[in-house]
Amino acid sequence: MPLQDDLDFLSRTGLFGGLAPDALEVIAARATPRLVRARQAVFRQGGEPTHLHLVTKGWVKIGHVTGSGAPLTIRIMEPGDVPGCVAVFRRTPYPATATAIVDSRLLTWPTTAVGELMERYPRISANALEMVGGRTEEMLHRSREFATEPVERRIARVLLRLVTQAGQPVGEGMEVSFPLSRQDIAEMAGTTLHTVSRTLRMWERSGLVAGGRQRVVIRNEKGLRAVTAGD
Amino acid sequence: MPLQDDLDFLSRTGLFGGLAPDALEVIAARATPRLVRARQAVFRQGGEPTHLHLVTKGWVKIGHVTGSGAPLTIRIMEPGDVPGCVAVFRRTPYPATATAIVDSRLLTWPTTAVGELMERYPRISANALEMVGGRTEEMLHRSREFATEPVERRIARVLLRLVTQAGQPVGEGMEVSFPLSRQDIAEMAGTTLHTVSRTLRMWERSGLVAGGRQRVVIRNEKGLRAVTAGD
DNA sequence: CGTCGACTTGACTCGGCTCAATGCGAGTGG
DNA sequence: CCACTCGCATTGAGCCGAGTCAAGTCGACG
Repeated sequence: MPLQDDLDFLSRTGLFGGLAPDALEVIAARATPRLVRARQAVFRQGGEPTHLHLVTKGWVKIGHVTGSGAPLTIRIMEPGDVPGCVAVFRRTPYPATATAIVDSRLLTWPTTAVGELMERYPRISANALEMVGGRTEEMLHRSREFATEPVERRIARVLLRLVTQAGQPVGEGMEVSFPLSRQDIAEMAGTTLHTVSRTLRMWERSGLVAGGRQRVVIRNEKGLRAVTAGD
Repeated sequence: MPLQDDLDFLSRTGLFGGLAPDALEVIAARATPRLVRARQAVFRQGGEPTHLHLVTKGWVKIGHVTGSGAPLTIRIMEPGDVPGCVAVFRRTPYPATATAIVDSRLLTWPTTAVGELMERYPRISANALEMVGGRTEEMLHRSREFATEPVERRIARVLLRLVTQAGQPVGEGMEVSFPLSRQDIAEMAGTTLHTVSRTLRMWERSGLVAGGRQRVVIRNEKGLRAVTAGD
């Protein structure tokens, strides 16, 4: 018997939003909870999508590695997000690896069940299309950034995205609420940890950010936005 | 009364594949043909998606311009493709401008009709999800290329994509079958026409490609593939 | 025959990567 | 509680890929 809180949570996700309470109950009844420890994989690039995953607690990093080694972090998934959903809908191998950043909780549905639910509740299909479409536009903007913007601006964008998505107020600014190394930032911005370190130090001196070991605090969001726009 | 040829064409597209003949007739009956001259826009970035467009003949370039000016060509659409479909499904402004490369023919459906058709024939929804999902993965790979690969390799990829999509045999190689300037290639590879020119000349000397004014012939596809793999 | 747009090429510059050394904080085991 | 170790971070030196600037050349078309 699913709890009311769980149903409320589902109804606020992009995938199951707008569904009737009885539909949510059917959906919740078929879900299996799963706990993933920090730094453990939820699924791996190239693997077959046997289950749909919904993050309910924690943070999950989506990372892609190329044949030639260079890793790239595509995005961070937060509660309500559905990592790997495109692969599940299309029944193609996962294009990336999902790793829990901190101990995280997920709900999972077998791929077959997802197909059935989508047929039974067309609203899920519509939501899925909306969601995947959003993902497409996001990736389009990301490509454009990589293709045309200098490193500094890309780093600023990464920080702003992170703080918007996972910022919590602290002292005199907003802190990214999960451990985040220079290397992590580099993989999101498509650069090296050296360049990230140099850039962050520079910004630290000018009061834009503060930091520490696996910590980043944005002290002047407006200033960072100015960097994004091109000084 | 739609012609049988038209219905056959529709049934071979990604969006309307797998639909019953009577469904295709209904769909075809609601379409309006449209002719777009070379270098004219099909739709513009930022515009509201009033119609769904399906290319039936010709080639359509999807290009995105950023606030800071740098243009980026996302892809070339061929007959059967549905430029701007993501925007139409989500009813959000077009994220890019579509321009006919040569005189082209399209079929168009009002956005409202698309919604009705999708409700009436759920297979269209499923196809749309499949299609948009494919677009997402494509953009993901594109980002990765821009983020991690050197220019030379990106140019090679652009040429290989183009010749696979629109190559026709000619003399001793495959030629891209529409006019394609160095500038166009640069916008697809995220670089400048100077670098493209230099690179192509180098490859011309080593027999990989041949070219001319707005023409590119791939003479040694295997050699180009070696470039994409990293020499 | 002049003009214009596409292409080629050289010279120079510089952002950002590589290589290499060092600093620093947090666990861990004795 | 201290010494050791290990992973993260900082910083300098040097280099190179690729962009910018600046002339040209070539071919098409009016």
